[in-house]
Amino acid sequence: MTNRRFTSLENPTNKETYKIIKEGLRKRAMIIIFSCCRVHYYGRAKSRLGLGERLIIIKPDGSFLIHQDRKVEPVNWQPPGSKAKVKIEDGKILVESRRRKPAEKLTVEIERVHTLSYYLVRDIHELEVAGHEEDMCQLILESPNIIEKGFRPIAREYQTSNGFIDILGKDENGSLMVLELKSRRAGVSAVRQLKRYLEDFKNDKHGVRGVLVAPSITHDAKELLEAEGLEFKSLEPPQELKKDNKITLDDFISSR
Amino acid sequence: MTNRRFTSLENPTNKETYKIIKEGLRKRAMIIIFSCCRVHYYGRAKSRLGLGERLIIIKPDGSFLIHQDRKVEPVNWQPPGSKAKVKIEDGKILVESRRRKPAEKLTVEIERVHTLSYYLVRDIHELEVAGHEEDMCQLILESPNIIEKGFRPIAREYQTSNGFIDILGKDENGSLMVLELKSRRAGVSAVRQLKRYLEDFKNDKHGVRGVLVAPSITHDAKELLEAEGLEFKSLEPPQELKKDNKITLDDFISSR
DNA sequence: ATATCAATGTCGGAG
DNA sequence: CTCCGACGTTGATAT
Repeated sequence: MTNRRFTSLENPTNKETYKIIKEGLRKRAMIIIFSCCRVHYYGRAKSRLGLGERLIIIKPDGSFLIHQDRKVEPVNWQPPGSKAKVKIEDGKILVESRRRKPAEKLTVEIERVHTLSYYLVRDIHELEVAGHEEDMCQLILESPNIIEKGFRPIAREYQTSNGFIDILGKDENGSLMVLELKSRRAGVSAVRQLKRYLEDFKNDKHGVRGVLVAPSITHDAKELLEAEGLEFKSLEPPQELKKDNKITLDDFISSR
Repeated sequence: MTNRRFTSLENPTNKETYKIIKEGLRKRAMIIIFSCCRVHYYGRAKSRLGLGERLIIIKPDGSFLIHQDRKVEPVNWQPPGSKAKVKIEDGKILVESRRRKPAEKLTVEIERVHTLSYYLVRDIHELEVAGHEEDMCQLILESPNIIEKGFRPIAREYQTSNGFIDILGKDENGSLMVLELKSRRAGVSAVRQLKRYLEDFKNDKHGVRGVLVAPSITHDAKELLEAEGLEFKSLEPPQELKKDNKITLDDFISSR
């Protein structure tokens, strides 16, 4: 069946398959193929996938996905900007996708097509999402007292020799506080990260407090944290979708 | 059209859509819907996606994907093990997917279906892939001399207070060598990682060498590496697909 | 283009 | 089940 917005075929011949894929690529359509195929990849790694039925998706932006009947991740893929081509070789349909840098090539050897279609997609909306580390950061800058009474932020993304501190501030006694934020349960790696940031402040005369801020913490992480004399503050990332005007650090005096 | 392996419809009515999705879910088929829809998610985060045309995939293992016409990643999804349901509410098709722990819910409000199909998928093959850190490790254990003449591995995944060392060994003079492997271009974070592992060996009498093993290294990482007196050894991850019997460390004497 | 960091990361393996 | 680290991570942002 064919209309203005999409074209769809069942059990097409090789000739039809070739024609429709070619047409879909030329129109920069979203192409969907359900077929029995083999897949080969060579580039950053190398992979091979034997014969089986999979869903193939070629998007207008060059993204190329091959999905098996399990898992969220595609079994093979190419990123946006890749160039797809279709060929017939020895009476078999080959679909290839290449990327230049790094050089990568994905080849799908199609044995038999079950359904084939392409769509001229109308979709202008972007996802609006809340509940990230960034949202926690905003929340703390808006309401520093949720960390503790008297906490004052000084800097955000403060650079150290071991990376960027999420939030640097002072407690009510004037001691420096280094906050490391995680939007989900924090593990030992988060504690190690915090520990590294503190190395730059080892000689600070007023003393420095390291605080891991996350909704929860693993047992091992808690142990390491306490062994290192660091602190944990439980905080859930806020999940409000309305796009609020962001608070900048201009509101705070960067006085360190 | 309907046959034993798949069912496919174009521009179905709500009633047909409901029936086919229900049937596909019951048969644990892979369901593919191209439709104009809205999407809501609530769980580890919260998100909203306005009206637009997207590809919806429901897999037999419970994975649920919504793909826009761009990017490799789905715009919304649910992991394997989630439970999908279809409803009609106020004359509109709703498809929901829930997960228990953590509690997550994805809701798709379908405005209009363009194509709808489900497949009973036959696919037994797993991906065979080569070119990982693991393959480099195997290669080095098989042929230690590629690191340097006289290099002898002692332990793999050797535990320190700062995490696991990829390979620990000795050079021909008996000095300890700590190898940190990366299957791609190494950055400063890799150097910092190596640096941390060495802390446990600061007092070793024979001296310890830290070696970063990777196909290449970033400029900043090279500088930091040299400033710390560490070394770089260029090594490409092998990309051989044949499943070779793995070498275990039983072949080496753990004598440290 | 390169480097760095977060993610509803996902996934696999070990305890 | 939880915890931990790798990934052809991807995607976004700053340099």
